[in-house]
Amino acid sequence: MTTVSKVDIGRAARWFHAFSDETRLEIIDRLSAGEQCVCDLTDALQTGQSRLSFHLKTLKDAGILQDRREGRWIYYSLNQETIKEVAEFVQSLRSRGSGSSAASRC
Amino acid sequence: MTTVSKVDIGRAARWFHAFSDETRLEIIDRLSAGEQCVCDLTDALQTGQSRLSFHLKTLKDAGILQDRREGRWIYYSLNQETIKEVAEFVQSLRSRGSGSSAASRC
DNA sequence: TCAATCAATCAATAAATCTTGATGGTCAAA
DNA sequence: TTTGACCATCAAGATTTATTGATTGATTGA
Repeated sequence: MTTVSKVDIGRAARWFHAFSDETRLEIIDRLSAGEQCVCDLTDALQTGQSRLSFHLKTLKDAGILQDRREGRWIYYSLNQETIKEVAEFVQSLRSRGSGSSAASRC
Repeated sequence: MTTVSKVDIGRAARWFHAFSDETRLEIIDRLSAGEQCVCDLTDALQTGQSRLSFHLKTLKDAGILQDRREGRWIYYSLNQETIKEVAEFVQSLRSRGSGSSAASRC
């Protein structure tokens, strides 16, 4: 069985789309040190609030982030379960026949 | 030091953008079993030649694939060096402070 | 050389994504 | 209950990305 067929391909594409933007990678980087509220991230990334909210939603919809409310604030953090799946997906592409392949049919 | 600052953020974004499309994930999946020529992939993916060529270029430009010519055919394969870097990048996001974080400033 | 095959590139269009500013909703302190 | 803080959502426009069909370049065999 191939790597991709084990994981829903559309789901994987959404993971990677979530990772494909520099602003979102910065968010992920910040959150890899622990959860933060939106206002912290707004300060840290020096960006507009609606723009940040857009990227947080993108990450959350892809399952990369989770959030929780605490009073007035909403805290975001990495969803380690998904990060684990992404890591396993990429890892599974390694150390397979990188040499010659099946016979060409052309 | 954070994960992202160790890797050029724009480079990482390009990796993940390359991974963010279903057609490209299918290509990657095929190539994870070994190199193939474009015509094999065209057959396998049931797609137009220029469309496939576009996606192969996207993957190659991101460093995910490499190619070599052999006579009339061009063979593509995964660039294991890059795959390794991607795997390490994602892996480095795991098992870090996913609990409480720095004090909020809001 | 000529013709055919394989594959990249180009141009035009279509579609998806991102940014910005405005608006709305929830919560807590006054 | 009013006000302000925090954040999501919406609408409009700008930018990027993807698709399609046509063209071009390279290579091989006749």
